Amino acid sequence: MQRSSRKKSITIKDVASVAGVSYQTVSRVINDSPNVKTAVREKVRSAIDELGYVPNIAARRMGGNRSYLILAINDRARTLDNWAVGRGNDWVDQMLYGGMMESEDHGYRLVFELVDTEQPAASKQLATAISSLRPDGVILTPPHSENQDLADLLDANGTPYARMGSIGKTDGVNIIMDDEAAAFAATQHLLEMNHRKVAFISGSPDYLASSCRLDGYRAAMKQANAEIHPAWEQPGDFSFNSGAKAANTLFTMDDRPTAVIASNDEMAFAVLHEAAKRDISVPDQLSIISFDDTPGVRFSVPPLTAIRQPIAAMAKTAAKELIQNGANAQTGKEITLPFQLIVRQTTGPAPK
Amino acid sequence: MQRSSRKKSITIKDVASVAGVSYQTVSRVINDSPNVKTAVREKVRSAIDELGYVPNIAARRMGGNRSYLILAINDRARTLDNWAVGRGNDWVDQMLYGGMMESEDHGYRLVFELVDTEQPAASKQLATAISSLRPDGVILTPPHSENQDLADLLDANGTPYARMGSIGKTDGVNIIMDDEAAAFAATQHLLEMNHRKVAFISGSPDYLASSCRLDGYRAAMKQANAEIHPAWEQPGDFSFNSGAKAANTLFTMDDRPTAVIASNDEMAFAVLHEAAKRDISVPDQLSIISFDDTPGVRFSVPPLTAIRQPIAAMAKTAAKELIQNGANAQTGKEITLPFQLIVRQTTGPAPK
DNA sequence: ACATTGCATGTGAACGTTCACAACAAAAAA
DNA sequence: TTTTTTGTTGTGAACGTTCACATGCAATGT
Repeated sequence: MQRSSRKKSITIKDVASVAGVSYQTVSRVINDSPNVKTAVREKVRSAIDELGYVPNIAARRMGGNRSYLILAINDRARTLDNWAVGRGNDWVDQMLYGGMMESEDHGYRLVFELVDTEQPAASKQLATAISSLRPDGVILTPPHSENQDLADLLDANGTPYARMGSIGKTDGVNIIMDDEAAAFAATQHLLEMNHRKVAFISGSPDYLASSCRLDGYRAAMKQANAEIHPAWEQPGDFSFNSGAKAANTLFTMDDRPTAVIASNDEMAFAVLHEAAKRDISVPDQLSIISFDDTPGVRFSVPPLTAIRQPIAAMAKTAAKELIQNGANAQTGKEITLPFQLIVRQTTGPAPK
Repeated sequence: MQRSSRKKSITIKDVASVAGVSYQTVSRVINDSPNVKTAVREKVRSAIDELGYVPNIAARRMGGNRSYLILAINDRARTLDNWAVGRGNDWVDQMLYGGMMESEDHGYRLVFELVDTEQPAASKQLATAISSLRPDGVILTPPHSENQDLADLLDANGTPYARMGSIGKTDGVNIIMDDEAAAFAATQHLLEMNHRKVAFISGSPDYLASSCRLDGYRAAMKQANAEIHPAWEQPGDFSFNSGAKAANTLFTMDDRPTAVIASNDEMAFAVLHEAAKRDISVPDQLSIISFDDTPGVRFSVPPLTAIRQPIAAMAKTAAKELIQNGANAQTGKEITLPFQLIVRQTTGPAPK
């Protein structure tokens, strides 16, 4: 008699008896272990198909030392903040897609966790999730990728991790975009359309990426022998308000820039907004390029030219690294993925 | 000696020995079982805190008949389509949040699965996921919530499921928004601002919700004794193009409507676009209300007044139902959640 | 021909929990 | 008081898999 409310499931032993081998041999086939005769392997495979057997992930975790789970850590506060301003969390969406596709290809599952920004809540939440799930790897996204406490916790626990978008780390696997090259390309794009007076609104200094972007801008300007006016480099913190303030400053200068690069979409929107207020026509009198390319961008008027971060590809790569190399590659490895410059309608030739 | 590469974890037995009780008693405390003396319960609780014990989800699944997992099924094709047009999948994002918060409050985890739209691929993917994960419940989102094959599969399997946004189902738990009331409210909002010539662009007839919205519009018009001009009811299919076409038709009428309700944001954007082309000023000469309230809405110019679908709340409710009632409530239960009319800048008094 | 190695397969135990049931104590009913 | 019921705690088995190790057999080396 079965245990009462429990549903019967097809087990490895069912497959074994159909195929006429031991359960361990079936396990070997499932795990692509060598040392199984081709004939036997085929026999087992067809028994698996016949029965529609799928290994139970919980039992695999119990028996072995892998859980077939990858844990993706996203920020809870950011999620809420984004909603508060009527914006979605495209990051989550793209990560889900990229990470999940890769994971499922290898029999893994991706589990999301929204974690508080502040310590020690973040550490505690992560510790709980790890104990409960015992994931084979953890993907950290901003701002958690900048939280060394979390990385240390994972190190102590022996759980491999990958960071997304964090530059200059010496531990874990780090998947990044070449922010400097991206900013260089954005600047170059403007210079090629004869802009000389190109301004740059930088991001929050908490992120190393912010300075990389600034460096890329400077390098491109220098290479083109364009004048670098210190006032064209405006500070920002990724917020709409900081973007508006910077735009305000730039637009009231005697020698107004003809192009602005904003370090994220939010600030680029602010620039667009300020330009509209002053009847500065975009792109005729002012070109704008933004970073990130969040989905809402296409709804701006006109649609923003932007540097797109390859979030889905980054998540995919992160998952891949964790699955393939597991506990090994904890070297501070850095993998750079290509960015994309998507030209829409906020960039055009410099005005005469 | 420990098994080589396996990490030691704190088990229920560790807690038991610290608390000086049997492991079963600890299990009882974890599961909030009655019949445990308060003193003992406290002793166990403090041992748990002291050791930082967290139950292992895989072992719980093995031992008992619950997996503590809720599986959320989203559409793979839609995800890609949305990206193709530069749009995010806010649905995913909000579901994740709502569903996850609720799940975690009860010690559950939410796992996403992106499933193909077409049969039999969809059924096969779902079957595999169920066998592997053995979730305690499944949340189906559009368009999968309209796929009866999937529901039947779950029924056969004995896995409880909840649908989101599907009206008129007689099986499973169904979480919906009152589309008719929402359309009524949207129409009412316009009527109250003295609009009489209110047009309506409906959604794809594949969704029952589309006709409900139309009914709500008609009911409100009727109640206000407003004339119902058949040509003001334009067909659409949720696409930008269909919205543009409908707008075009409406704007070239002799007796042009002063307000338009579009059945989703996409079509509302199209209306906005067409209005701009013709220099019809919004909201002075034309008011617009849309359905869904996707995040990008705030980037439209001017920002759209919209009916917001409570996606996060729906996901939360779905998860809650599945967790609390489990295999019981498979009655075709329908839970209606309140919508929200978010007034932004595309609605104003009717022109003279 | 014999020991040695390597490959192919099988057996028993372990993972960390819950379930089923047993045992006992305390309270309630007789 | 004795019996019955109810409440509290404990023990052994089971879940479905992988790990560690044992076994058998063929191929290789001497």
